[in-house]
Amino acid sequence: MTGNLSETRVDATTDMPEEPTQALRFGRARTARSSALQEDYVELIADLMAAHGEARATDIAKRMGVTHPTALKSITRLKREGLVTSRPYRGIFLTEAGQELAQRVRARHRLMVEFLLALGVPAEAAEADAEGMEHYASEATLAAFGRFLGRLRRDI
Amino acid sequence: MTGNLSETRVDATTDMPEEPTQALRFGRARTARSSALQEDYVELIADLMAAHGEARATDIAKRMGVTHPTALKSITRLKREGLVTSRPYRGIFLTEAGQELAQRVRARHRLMVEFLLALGVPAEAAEADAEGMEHYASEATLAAFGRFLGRLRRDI
DNA sequence: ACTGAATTGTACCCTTGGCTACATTAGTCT
DNA sequence: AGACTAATGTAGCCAAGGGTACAATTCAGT
Repeated sequence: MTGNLSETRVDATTDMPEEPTQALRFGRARTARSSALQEDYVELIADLMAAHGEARATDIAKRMGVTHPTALKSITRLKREGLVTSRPYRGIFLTEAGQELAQRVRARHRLMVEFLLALGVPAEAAEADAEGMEHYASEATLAAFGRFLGRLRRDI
Repeated sequence: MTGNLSETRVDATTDMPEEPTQALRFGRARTARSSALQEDYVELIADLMAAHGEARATDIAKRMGVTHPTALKSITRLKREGLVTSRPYRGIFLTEAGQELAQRVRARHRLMVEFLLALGVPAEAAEADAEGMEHYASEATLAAFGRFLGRLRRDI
């Protein structure tokens, strides 16, 4: 109709073209999305290990709300990524890398939940939302959440 | 090793089994993840319409940071879901439902960004994080964000 | 030691969302 | 009008993450 305007359009406030930066943002979101599931698995495995001393495939599947073959496939991927080890018909174990990841993910999760609770979000919603949002919060955002909680505690 | 403890384990604070509720949370997160992309497309199409008067497949692809066949496939899915219409070699248009969704998504996005900025998150991080997190924030959380912004404005 | 149930593993299918390669149509310019 | 370019569409490939159905192994209880 009007021809290609996209090459010449600029952002009103910055005088910079908007496409590349937005494409980068979406790209990062895609990357985060693809690691989100792995982070959830690793966190869950760490939880099960802490609670039961072991992480079994069926329990993982139950907790994830997924059939066991699906869980097994995801675990296979975790093995390939070096986050987890397992021998046939034996439990699942986190590698060094897996434990480090689990620790970071759990800290992030706790911070996220605490932050939402502090804002007045009901507990169940806070847990549910954190489960999704935590994977997309950058260090900058997590730091801001931390500062907020710090201020709250200081000002009582 | 120690037999099946999963059926009997309970949450320390509530005395309720933890599996079902956690499975539900993960299920909801999965659902949100699957609609996230559609929401991004619809929002982007609305933006392009507002800026250029039309939404073309190539521009959508560029902005999403994706090749055009990928964008076309997603658009096909949007058509199937009744959010969008298009005729061969013509532009993409939002249906009623698509416009409504776009409006909700944009409002949510703006709220999210504004909230993060108010917390002191740098602009680029706020935009990037909002792109991911917005899809997982429940009404309760969005309401809490709104209250926070309201308090800020009132207390100057 | 055996049997039956539970757990784990495997095979195969589906959809989504990426990609490349190629075909077709529309738009523009001489 | 014709030719070139850009945009759109189509075909086919891949990996991830969901599922069912069935096979194999382990575990528990007699």
